[in-house]
Amino acid sequence: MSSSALPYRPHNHQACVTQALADARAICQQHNARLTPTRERVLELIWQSHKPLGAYDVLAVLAEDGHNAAPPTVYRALDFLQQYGLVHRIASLNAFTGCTHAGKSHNGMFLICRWCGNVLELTAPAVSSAVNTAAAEESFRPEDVTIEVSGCCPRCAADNAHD
Amino acid sequence: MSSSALPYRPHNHQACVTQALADARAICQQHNARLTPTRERVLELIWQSHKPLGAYDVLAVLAEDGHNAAPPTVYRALDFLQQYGLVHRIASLNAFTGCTHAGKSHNGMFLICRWCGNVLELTAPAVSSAVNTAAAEESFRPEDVTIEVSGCCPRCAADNAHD
DNA sequence: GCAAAATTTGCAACATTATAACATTAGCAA
DNA sequence: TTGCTAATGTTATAATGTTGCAAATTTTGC
Repeated sequence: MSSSALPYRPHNHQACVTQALADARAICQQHNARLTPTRERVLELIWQSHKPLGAYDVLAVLAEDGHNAAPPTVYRALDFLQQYGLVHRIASLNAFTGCTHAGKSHNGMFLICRWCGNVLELTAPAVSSAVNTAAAEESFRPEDVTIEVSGCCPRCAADNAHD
Repeated sequence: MSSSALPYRPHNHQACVTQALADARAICQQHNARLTPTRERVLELIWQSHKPLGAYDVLAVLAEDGHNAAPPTVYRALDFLQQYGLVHRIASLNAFTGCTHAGKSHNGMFLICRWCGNVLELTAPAVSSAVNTAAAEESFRPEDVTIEVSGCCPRCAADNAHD
């Protein structure tokens, strides 16, 4: 499942990855959590991909690395990374993406392009507060909020205009 | 995966099921869609359960019925029911629940109790419009919006208070 | 330092969820 | 009838995720 589509905006993506890894190391240190080589490598792989990566995609790359890993290795690493807010699981895709707001309190909302597969994570306070209000009206206490919007991104809308 | 927890409010649930089936027949007729026995039975099973039902749960009950069904039978029925807005798939649970707003345009939002497993579907216009605004700011055209809130329902909050 | 305890990883098997591909049957219209 | 389309049956397999236990590694208490 490798791909070629560009991310939303052209940029030096390796810099993103490097920064994300540096942030991750800092966050883990703050929490006395161990960002072991496997965990760090999984995080790196997820960040290197512009699209959410499935657990078995990660597994395949680890295999190319020469790392003879089994599914639990990947799922455990992903659980760890999720726990510290370093990656998010996109439920509607069964896939994982790097958290672009790691460290900050993040009420993520994901815009998922049906065409190119790119995902944009937003922090949308207005959405969060509307969700909380709606939940409160039912006396429901939210613990985890999943907001995933599937649709068409601007780039693909432009590309498809002349269909 | 049978269970015993009550729904949010006590009520004659069989009446809900009957009504849902009647609505479904009407909706399908309007669309010249065929609510075949299998499809109707799947819808009924989903409505009878107070909690979202997995495809294989449905399959198991069909087997009890004496219907020698295979997974594609169930998935096809579920696809059909989703297509006409009669059931929703809860991505975070890999399960299906009856749509309580079938027929109307529905921007569903789901409150999923971690403790009892019950799900409440809400129509929350404020949430929808906040989501649409946030998407518009990114020039993103939403096609399908998934909002699933996992947390603690009022009943379970009361039950757990004395832990 | 060093042994005990806790965390992390390796590994094998297995469980669950979902789809592909193709044959067959049922409903319906000319 | 005949021919078309939609729906279902059937088999196999793909894709995703988990359990349980043993081995290795890291941390902790002394």
